[in-house]
Amino acid sequence: MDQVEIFKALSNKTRLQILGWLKNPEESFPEQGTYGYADGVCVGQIQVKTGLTQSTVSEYLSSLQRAGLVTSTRKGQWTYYKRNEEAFTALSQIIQSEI
Amino acid sequence: MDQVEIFKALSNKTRLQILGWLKNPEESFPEQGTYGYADGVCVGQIQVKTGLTQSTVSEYLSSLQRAGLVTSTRKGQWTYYKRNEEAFTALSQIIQSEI
DNA sequence: TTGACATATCGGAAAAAACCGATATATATT
DNA sequence: AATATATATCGGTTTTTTCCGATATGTCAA
Repeated sequence: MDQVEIFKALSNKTRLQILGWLKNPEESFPEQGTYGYADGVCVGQIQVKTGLTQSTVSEYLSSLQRAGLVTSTRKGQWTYYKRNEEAFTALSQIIQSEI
Repeated sequence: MDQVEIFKALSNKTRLQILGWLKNPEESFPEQGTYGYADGVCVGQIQVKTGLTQSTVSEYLSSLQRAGLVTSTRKGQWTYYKRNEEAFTALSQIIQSEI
């Protein structure tokens, strides 16, 4: 668990927004509808909501994943990303005890 | 409280080390001795311990202060920096509830 | 008031991050 | 096999960060 990498991933407004949206995918991405949210939300829907390009958002999601803050699941041609809540709990505790 | 600014301040190994040292100034900076640690630790001692230049460390401490993670007190020709524990408590809670 | 010391600020070179468009890859459909 | 769609990766430009040396400022002591 590389703390610097985690904080770098969190040092960007758009990436913080994405994490916020993934807290309530039903609210933030109602268009996903039928498939459900068990695996999170697919890249394309996140991309539209950010207003940034597909490549940028794909890289942002990778960086969040490298930091351990989200996990990804490939299903067919889609990749779904969802929050890794344990990572946030752990980070919260690290800030209280270690840093 | 600008979250991006806080995380940027935490996105650097040296700045994280400084914050760690300031958790236990008596242990980390025994050379300060006589003056005590009520106001924290002065820039020069932190600078020596980092191995970086005076200007770099001064800027690092400013950025930690802008983020609200430390406070500074001028005493004579010295500036003492100490942790702002409330900020860490607040950040820990923000990570659990907001982010 | 001069000199010594501590810290802050300024200007800049090198490295990293923030994006983008183009292209590659993987899967699904026909 | 060919086409369409979703995502990842690559190469590049611009902006930001990382650090430095030089200089300015602020305080103390002689």
